[in-house]
Amino acid sequence: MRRKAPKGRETRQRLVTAALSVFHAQGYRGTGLSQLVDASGFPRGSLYFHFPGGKEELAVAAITQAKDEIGAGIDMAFAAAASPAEALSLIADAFARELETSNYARGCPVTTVALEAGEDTPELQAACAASYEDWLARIETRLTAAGFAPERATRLAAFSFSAIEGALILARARRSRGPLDDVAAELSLLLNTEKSS
Amino acid sequence: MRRKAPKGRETRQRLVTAALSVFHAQGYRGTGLSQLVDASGFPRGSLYFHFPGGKEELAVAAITQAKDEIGAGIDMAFAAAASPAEALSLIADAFARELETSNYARGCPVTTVALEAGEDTPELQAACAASYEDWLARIETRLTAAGFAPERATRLAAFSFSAIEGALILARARRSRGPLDDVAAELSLLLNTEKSS
DNA sequence: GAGAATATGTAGACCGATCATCATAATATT
DNA sequence: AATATTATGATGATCGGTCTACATATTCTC
Repeated sequence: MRRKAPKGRETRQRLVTAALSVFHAQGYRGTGLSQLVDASGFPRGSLYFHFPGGKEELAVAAITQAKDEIGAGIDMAFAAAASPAEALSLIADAFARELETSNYARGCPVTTVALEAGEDTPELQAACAASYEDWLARIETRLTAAGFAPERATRLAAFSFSAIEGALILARARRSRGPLDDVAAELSLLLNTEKSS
Repeated sequence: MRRKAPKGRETRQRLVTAALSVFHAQGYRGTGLSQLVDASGFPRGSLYFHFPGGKEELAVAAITQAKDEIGAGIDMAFAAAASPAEALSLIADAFARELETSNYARGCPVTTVALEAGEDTPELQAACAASYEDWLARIETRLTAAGFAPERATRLAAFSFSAIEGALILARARRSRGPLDDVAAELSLLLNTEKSS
């Protein structure tokens, strides 16, 4: 039995996954350490063994995981869609579904935390910023591949992403996926007309 | 001396103004009661006299004030601008300026609080939603007045506002007003071409 | 494979901060 | 003078994140 996989890795992973889930729904400051360890099933001290930096370090790991998961989702959307416009609609739809199934509690996991991260949590702030950059870079790459000029792709990526993120906030407040659908429709209109010109 | 103005009103008002300022920069959960009373200059008990509901009731009052202030700003922007596109640019610019002068700490005061408001603070959630509705209604009215069809105005208002809110988040994370300027430019392009068609 | 060294898991005590409450005092109003 | 309004800050119960001390498991060295 050459168990090459250290048991600690799995513990750490569960800690991160559970933390992401709770942070996603309740935010950073809204979540206590007790909730984090309860959600993971591990005792209090295990958290400080794997994350000596405490709550913030755990949050950074959770945000990084969210970055990877959503980043993969973006790639999948563009791979599955016939056009950039359709891909953005798929992305908006994915967010809308999570919003609905969570009774409008779960918006963008990164944004929820990003707005709470101030000067007292610089690493958390950096992790959130890194997520946005990662996602924007992915969208930009795909837009370029679809034929948009480089500078145009950069701006369109930021514009599209901003619109979806803003719609996510509005949709949560309104308890309706409407804003997300509307934004997806508008973006489709914009991208398709521009491409054909 | 028929002092008809009760002294309590002023105290209450100062409490609200100070609270809005602190909530704007630090969020709801990130702000302690001590900071709120320190910022107002009044002692602890005064807060609970004027706001028996405690922190949440004070936050509701603060968000409502933010709604009125920004709502007035929206009206002013549309009144001062020659076109809806220009008005939206003015609004985005106002947000961008506050972001810059606060070292990227102050985004949209309502959004900062809205994402932290969960099921445990339903009245705060409602106050935030009411703010968004108020702003959207103002934008929609102006778009209709500018010649857009009613249904079109509703969707364009939500789309424009979503884009600006999303850009605000991105701008804060990036510590750059770039996203806001880009969104304003894209929206101008969109609104102007559509109107002339 | 035996024993040492390290890695990981577990439990709880700590101090500080939090929000909310209260009894009391000061001031306005009638 | 009598009553209602407003101001005040000490107080308590609770919960927050961090840390230390100990138990167990895993890996390394010989």
